[in-house]
Amino acid sequence: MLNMRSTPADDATTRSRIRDAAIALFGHDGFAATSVRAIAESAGVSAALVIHHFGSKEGLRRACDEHVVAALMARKDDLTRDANPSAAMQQMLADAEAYRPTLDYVARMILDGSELGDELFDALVANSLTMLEDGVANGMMRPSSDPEVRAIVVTTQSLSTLLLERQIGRALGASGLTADVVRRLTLPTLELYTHGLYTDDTLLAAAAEALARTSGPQSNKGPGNPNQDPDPPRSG
Amino acid sequence: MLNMRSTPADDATTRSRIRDAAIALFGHDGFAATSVRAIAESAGVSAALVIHHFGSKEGLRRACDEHVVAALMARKDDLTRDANPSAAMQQMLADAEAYRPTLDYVARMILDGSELGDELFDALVANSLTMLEDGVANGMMRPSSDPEVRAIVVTTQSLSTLLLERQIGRALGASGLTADVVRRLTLPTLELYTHGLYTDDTLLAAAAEALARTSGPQSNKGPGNPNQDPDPPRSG
DNA sequence: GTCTATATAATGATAGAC
DNA sequence: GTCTATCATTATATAGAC
Repeated sequence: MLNMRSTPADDATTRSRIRDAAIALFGHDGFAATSVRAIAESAGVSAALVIHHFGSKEGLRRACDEHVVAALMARKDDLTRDANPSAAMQQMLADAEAYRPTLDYVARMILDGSELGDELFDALVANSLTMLEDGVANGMMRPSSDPEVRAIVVTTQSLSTLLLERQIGRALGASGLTADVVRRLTLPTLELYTHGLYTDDTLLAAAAEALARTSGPQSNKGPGNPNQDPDPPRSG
Repeated sequence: MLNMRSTPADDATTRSRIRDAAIALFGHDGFAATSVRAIAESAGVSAALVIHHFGSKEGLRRACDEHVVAALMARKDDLTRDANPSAAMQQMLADAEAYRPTLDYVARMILDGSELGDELFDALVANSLTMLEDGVANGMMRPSSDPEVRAIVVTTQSLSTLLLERQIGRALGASGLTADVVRRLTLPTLELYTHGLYTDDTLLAAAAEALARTSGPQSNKGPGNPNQDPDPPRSG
């Protein structure tokens, strides 16, 4: 209680201004392509001050990693209140205008695969798995032959919108992931997640049989059993 | 005909050895994080020779871009012979062991958004669109309320496996995208593309209605019409 | 805390011998 | 074509004044 300024969420200080400038530049251009000088200039300070506050460029990166993860965790409850990934994704991306620097940095973290980036990905997968299990339990979602792997696939596909925001926006004639772009993505994405892409089970059955032939008898590790189909066509 | 060695697919030369080393290092570590010296060492030549052959580091990057795109186009027919994205993706990723450097480089190209990377992404989307249209025509695939955007979404989701190969492999306890990892991904992915994730149309209908309210009257550009649902539940 | 000045290393690129 | 030696620039990081 002696020093009120020592709270972790300390903002508006020079230190946090440098950190935020670094998050924006690292997220936009990548770690290696961003110089300490560029960060200093963007924050309106000298390069030496950047090093003074964070020890090294690598130390600055760690501080950025931790701050971004903490910011995400603070919003985590908001983001996962809905029981479906598209809505959560949409909510994230609808605010993209404001959260762009953070989201860009998150994308780089997960792609680069730093230790915290790996932990973040695992947390997202675990989060998806819980969400999917809840959905299955309350009848909103279909079961899967391999829930763990499905959680990975759903997480990966959700992240793809974030990772490829530049390309998606450009392909739709916009600059990045604007609100309009998110709106256009909504229906086709939900259609895919509601009715799928294929009209019948031909391909699925063929793949299941092929997999059963090659790896069926010698039983792989893990709970998944590809021999049966716990994901039958809808009864409606 | 005077010089037989001037063919574009000239291989095993020192120049191509440098180029291949650059593709591997750029793809693995990124352009900014890779030094000309590191490339030279990997190719077993001097740094000066790298510059001599390609003019500059940026010139080397252009040569890598062009070579990778050309290599992809040469394989394009093989990759798109099947009328479905999962099989094409699988075929690509099944050979990942051999094509890893190229695929890693492609991922960086698309993410970085160089001119050729943009063109490549557009080509993949156009390719997906044709594939989807064929699938709809022959009854294998369901129609969409917005075919163009669906092609973007499907392309994006297919690329996500490539972009996040490191995380996916790690999450499955493997090192990268091994054949075993691809095998485990197959069924859950096909299940998603066959039956979808949701058991009924509640969310889809709600989203369609919400979109119709906000942007329905003033009719956006493009052929998509979100007011009707051309993707009804299966008749079976 | 913040700066200027500087040390030190690495980078992309050039010159010129062979 | 390929090398060694070197230049000019930029990078991260330090020293020390204020």
